[in-house]
Amino acid sequence: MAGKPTLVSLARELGVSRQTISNALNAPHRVNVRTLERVLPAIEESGYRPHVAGRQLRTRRSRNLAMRLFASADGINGAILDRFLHALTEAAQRDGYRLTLFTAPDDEGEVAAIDELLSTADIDGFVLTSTHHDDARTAWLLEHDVPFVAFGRPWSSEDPFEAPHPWVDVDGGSGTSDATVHLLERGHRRIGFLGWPAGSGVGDDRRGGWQRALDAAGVDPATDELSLGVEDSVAEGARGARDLFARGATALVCASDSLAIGAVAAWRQGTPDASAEVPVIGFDDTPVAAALGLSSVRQPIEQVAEQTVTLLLKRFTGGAGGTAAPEHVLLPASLVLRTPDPHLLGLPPPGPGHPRP
Amino acid sequence: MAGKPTLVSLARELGVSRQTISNALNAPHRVNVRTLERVLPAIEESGYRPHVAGRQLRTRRSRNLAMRLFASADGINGAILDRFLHALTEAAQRDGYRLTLFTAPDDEGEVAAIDELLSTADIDGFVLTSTHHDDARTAWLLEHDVPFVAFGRPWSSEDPFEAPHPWVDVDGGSGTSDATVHLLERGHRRIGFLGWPAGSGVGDDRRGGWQRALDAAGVDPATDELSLGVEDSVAEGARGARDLFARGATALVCASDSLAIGAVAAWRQGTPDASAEVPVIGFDDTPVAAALGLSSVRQPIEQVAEQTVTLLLKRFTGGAGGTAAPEHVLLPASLVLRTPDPHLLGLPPPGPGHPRP
DNA sequence: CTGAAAGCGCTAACAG
DNA sequence: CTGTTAGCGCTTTCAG
Repeated sequence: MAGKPTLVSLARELGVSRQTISNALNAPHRVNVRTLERVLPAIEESGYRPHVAGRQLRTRRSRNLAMRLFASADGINGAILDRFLHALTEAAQRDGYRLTLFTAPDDEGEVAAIDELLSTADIDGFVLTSTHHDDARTAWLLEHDVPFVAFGRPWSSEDPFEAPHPWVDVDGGSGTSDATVHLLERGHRRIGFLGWPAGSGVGDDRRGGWQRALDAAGVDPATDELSLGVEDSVAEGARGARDLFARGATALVCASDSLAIGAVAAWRQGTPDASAEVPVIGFDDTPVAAALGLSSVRQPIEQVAEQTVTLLLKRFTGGAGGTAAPEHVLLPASLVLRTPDPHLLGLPPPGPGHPRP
Repeated sequence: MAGKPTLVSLARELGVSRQTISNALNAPHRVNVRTLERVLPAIEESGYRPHVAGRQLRTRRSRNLAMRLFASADGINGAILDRFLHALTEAAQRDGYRLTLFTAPDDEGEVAAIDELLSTADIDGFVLTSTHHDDARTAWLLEHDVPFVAFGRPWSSEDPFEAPHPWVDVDGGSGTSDATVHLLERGHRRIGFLGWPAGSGVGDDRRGGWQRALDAAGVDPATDELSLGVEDSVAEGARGARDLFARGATALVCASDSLAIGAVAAWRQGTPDASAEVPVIGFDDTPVAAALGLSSVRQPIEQVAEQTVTLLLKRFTGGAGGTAAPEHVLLPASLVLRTPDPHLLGLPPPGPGHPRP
């Protein structure tokens, strides 16, 4: 019990070769069952744990995944990366992997960081987030045959399901479609979409769902008139929503909770009836939405994280050169309906009044 | 240029011993200046990067820090850990360290995880977050002589500045004190405090600041009457605030933005005048507060992260057995004043009205 | 100030 | 099925 047991010390103690111990742990099928039965409990009891550096030096694998941590942007929508990170850490840990974080100022910096991590730290695989059109990162990673899984489709691909690398994503379009259908069922016909400027894969996807739902219902989306792309902020959301309401929209589907919060404010401004249903649906189901009672489309982030790790591990075992076909997972979003407390985001009925200073 | 250069291959190429290269990188002062001038650029150019596993195996140090990632709680206040994580990763990276994440169900699990990381992965130091009364983690870490820095004071210590381990924290009490002084200057006299149940170090600290400011101004805090502890949620905040307003409070200092958002709603309920100043101040300056125009106390999280890394590195170099006195850093919080857009969190002037479906 | 030798803990390859 | 041998890349120790 003196100090950390190591392979040799343990082997000596048990009267077997160090190799047998290594095998018992890494390739049990190669060891005599009787030996195994004797050795495994002893290993357990001794508290022996293989040292990663030795293993890594030999195998060139670190049992480490890595991911770039983006600055949490506006933080409202950034909250989703928080959930992802936690779920990812947990999923990796379950499979005996650890998660290493790094930062980079831009995609180029990310590639440089990955390059360094690969050659110095034997990181086994990378998780890419915030994929976008013409993403230079995926090209580099593919070219260098680096195992990775993207959270986000390759937006520039003709057919993402034919993409040469594995990815996991959430079907945002189905989410906005569900949201639109819900508003249709509530009797709305002039339903607007408040999103971001065209060109972002994620944003266009979400707008597409809205449009499809209206088309399917035989309602003219009036795409040019009732859809607007603005910067992702509460203030811009309010401004844009006022615009859309002025054009006759009676309800709005939004590409983010930030926009939706602004939209609710704009709507309240024109509809001071506190008991009226709020015809605005956000996206991401951030904590803010929950706090304010805003309906929102929820991404199954925990599942995304699990699938990401699963695909990554599959890549490790499934042939060195990526011979196995890459897998692509598109998960459905779900609509979370809420009834806002009228006092939280809007106009309350005149009350007794509070004392003033 | 074939494959990754290694110490030997590089040394052969440059006609020096591998040792000279190692020295040039790790102990430049031990190498002849002329040799250095010749060798360093060549190293640079070759793209050689020392491999961590080899170094780690030899030195028993991994240049890795680790931190437990908590589930992001309610996510509103959890947003602050997001900022911390990013800043920490960046600070560590600047000093050549990487950050490894892990999860644990509770403090006991965290200790077990740390124990394993220490013996298998040579993690050089740990960051503890969410410290609380009678924190068993610090005791264990001290006992095992593990380098760590806590984000958060040891709340059970008589005098935290005499604590046997380094910590970095934010002076929340000074923040709530500033907030209270601000409200006093606006003419309020019956200023309430809406916080959490007594017993949490952080919460009690924030309440203390409020009380001190009122004492200093010669105003009776009416502690029992105008201070309330509730669960940290928007709904509970609204309920608690209604209670405090009913007891005659004209303004509120809150222990979190969640509570403050609820409080604003409650206040609007009794004061439908949109032009009235909102006499509620939150804590943490979360993205939600910014989005809604809520005044809030801001923690200098980026500085906390930097100091945390600094103290940790100091611990590595400053004598093995912790001979140097541990350092304690208390950073001031700052008050962020905002004028809320009345349409965002409250009652707008009756407008033209929007079309209905 | 520079070079040679040794070995950290582990597993892949091969011989018994 | 088991044991021996070798070596991953690095730094520390010790001799020149």
